[in-house]
Amino acid sequence: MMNPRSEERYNVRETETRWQKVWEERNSFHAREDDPRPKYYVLEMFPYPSGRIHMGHVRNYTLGDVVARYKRARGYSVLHPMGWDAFGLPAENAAIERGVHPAKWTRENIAAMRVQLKSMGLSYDWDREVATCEPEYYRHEQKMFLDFLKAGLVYRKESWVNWDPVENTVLANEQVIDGRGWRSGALVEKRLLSQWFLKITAFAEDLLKGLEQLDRWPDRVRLMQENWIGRSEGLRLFFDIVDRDQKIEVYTTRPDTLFGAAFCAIAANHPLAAALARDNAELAAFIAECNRIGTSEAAVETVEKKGFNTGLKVRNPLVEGQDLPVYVANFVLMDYGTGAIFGCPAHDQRDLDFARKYDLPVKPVVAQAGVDPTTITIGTEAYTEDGVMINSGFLDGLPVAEAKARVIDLMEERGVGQRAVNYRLRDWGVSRQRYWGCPIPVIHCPSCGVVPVPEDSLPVTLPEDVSFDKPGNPLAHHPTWKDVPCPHCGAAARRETDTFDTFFESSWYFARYCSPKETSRGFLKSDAGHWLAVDQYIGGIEHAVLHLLYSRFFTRALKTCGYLDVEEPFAGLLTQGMVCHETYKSGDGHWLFPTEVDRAADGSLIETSSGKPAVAGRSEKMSKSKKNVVDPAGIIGTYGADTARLFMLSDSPPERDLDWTEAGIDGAFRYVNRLWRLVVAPPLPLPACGAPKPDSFGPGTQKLRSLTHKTIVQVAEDLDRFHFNKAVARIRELSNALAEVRDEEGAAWALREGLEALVRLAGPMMPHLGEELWAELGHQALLVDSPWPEADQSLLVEDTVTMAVQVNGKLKGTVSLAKGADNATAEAAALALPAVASTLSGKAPRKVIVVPNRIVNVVA
RNA sequence: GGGGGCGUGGCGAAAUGGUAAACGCAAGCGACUUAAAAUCGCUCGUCUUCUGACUUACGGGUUCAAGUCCCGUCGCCCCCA
Repeated sequence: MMNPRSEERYNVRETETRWQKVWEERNSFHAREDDPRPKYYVLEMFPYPSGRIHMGHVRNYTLGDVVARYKRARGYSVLHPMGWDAFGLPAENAAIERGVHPAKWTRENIAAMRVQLKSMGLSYDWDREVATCEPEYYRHEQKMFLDFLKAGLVYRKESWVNWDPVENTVLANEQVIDGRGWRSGALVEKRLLSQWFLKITAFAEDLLKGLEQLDRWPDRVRLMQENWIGRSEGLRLFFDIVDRDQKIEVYTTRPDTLFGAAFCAIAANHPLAAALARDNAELAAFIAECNRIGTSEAAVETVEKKGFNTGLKVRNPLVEGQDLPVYVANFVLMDYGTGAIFGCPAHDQRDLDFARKYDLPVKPVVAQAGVDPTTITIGTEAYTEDGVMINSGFLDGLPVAEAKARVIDLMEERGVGQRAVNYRLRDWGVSRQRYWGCPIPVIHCPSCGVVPVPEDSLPVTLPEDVSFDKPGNPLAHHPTWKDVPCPHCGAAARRETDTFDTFFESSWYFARYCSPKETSRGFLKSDAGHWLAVDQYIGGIEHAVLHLLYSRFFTRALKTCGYLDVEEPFAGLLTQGMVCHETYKSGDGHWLFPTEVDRAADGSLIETSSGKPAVAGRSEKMSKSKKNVVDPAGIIGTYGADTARLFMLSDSPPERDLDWTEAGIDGAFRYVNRLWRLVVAPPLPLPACGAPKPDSFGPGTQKLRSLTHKTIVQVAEDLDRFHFNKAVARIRELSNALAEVRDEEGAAWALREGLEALVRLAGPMMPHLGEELWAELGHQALLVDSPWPEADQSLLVEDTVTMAVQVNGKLKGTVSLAKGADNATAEAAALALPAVASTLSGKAPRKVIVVPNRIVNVVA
């Protein structure tokens, strides 16, 4: 019999907007602090308001939304907020290029993106929306900064920066490409500038230790942070300068190699180098040359290693009578350790390269155990492995680790050195010579120095009337903004014109969401106490170090200042992979959008506009420059949000890269429609909603019910572990089985039972379709207000099991046995298999291994 | 250069040391249709004498049993340089 509705089509657009309206009207996703249920805070990294969402956002927010809706169904009081990381350079670029004010540009972008996000049907509590560029937000971080200042967590320091002489601004390391400004193309210089720093190094040890507790973070992110912090143990020691009453302090992690030392090297910015350069023009020129290299470690590392012999000598504190030459070297960094090193060429590649270049002695002092020291020669490769000491007097024969300890002890005894822990981590420079950022709330007074802006004068707001027609910082150009009286003495003073690094705003926004409307402070301690830590944070791996480390630091700093009681902001972290797409190029080599390419009848690619052949390149991260982008708005418009969401979840695990394909989205769309038809036009007429359960079921129906209940359990397990692709597979399996239902005793009831479970399991992934079908099944309550289905435990247990039978580990067949059958029964059944008997060819098995309910392995 | 990860059908992928390839995509055949789309059914790792044999980058090892653990080689990716 033909179901009368089987010819109908699912109206995606109408359905999705209708349910979005219902959720909004009912305020379905409003989070409340007085909700007695256990809290669950799920957060996706907030976007920069570029104006349009991209597929990376779609993936990120889909993952978060599934978690939020699933946890809601599991009975949690869920906080799921969204906002805007709204300060940053693109707004200023827009101002320069198009003459639109950054504030206007940003606010318009936010409005446009909010509409796009809402079309995805995301379960956000929009009442908690924040935009970091608004004074209502950034005023609080000005207060935090002043509190950090009081707590001694902020200081001002002259620091070397990458300076773009055309743009008149500081560049971040990643904005320096091949030694040139990324936008101006000008050669970048190093400049000494007064900058504000946050003392993240004060928490270096704690940030490192804290990683151990973050057991719901990916290992690789923890490892990356560990490497970034870069803790090392070593020795700080003094080298006396010959014929001068001066010493050089050196930090080393290899005190064991002192007997092999060949030289000392100091950084170009070392005070001693500067002093020597005063009456040495050649050295001054060399230092200037060093300063032209960028400030990043990578830049320093790739440059050719060069040194300048100062003519000074230092005494080796361990080797009586040995003097070492002192170089100024371009590879020694002033802000790592003490800005001075000693070089042992035999056991450090960089030192070896340097020694070969300047013809310095190379003496091996470590060798593999058991190797005759006299046979060792060092060529062009340093020996950096572990070993035992040689050519090192009293250290000879000791393993490296022991030698290190002995030397450190000795230096401490003699008072010329001490054991020291060093970190690669640098303090966080937060000053930016930019307009579109949070003003740093201090005033520079000629007589009082740096004076904090009094708290009752906060916020320091950005002036609206600025011009972007000349290079440099518009705040510094502004005719009047910076002129203020000193809060102390009343004399004419000047505002700080630098603004904060935009990582400042994103370091505490997760706390702001807890009290988004609070005006007296950034957030209430009680609200933060209720919601924090974030139970599940979801975002891109590209933030593995900076944003996540800054937030961890900021949380500790806020705790120090009494703002909150947690140390770790994010208890769980999921880092999603990139969304990739094939790339296309035209015959003459320029990139083509996927929409500009067609497939010809023979399957080859052609450029739609010209009909000329095009070539496909490998799949890469979607990027505007390679044009391999697909606009989510178009996809949602044609296929609907549920289809886009399903595709994001179904093919790849979340942490892996996902390939966007036309076929993939088509497949997801087909399933959305299939599921709709399965409920709207079911294969059997359904009993009424809430109809009583029949007393007995036919055998096929028993199996179907069993599958339904197993799927409930499995999908929950999969979602708990973020195995969304597996959850989708289970759901599809169940719908396949339900579509094949046979009419027999209790079948129609079991079909309804299965469909109701199916709709509820699919709800977090395809929420609009879920609501529609839930209503279609006759339910009055919304699906978002309905609990996760409960599995009937009695239907989960199997009474028979299929056991694999192997001979010598090779599969020969299977046997079906009662669950829990004893080993002797299983063995007998296995040996009775013809395939087993023939493989044994009459001989008795040497051994039989039985794993109950799983496998029998016969060893022949 | 250092650290980490990965390598399974034509493709995306599943698989607490215990029946490799679940689920899907693509492809092929068929049904329905005037036709196409949609939909539905069947086939779908390789070889094969149709009974099996082989198969998780490559080479070794541990184990009754290895995609999974260990060692080496090759290739790709990421992070730090």
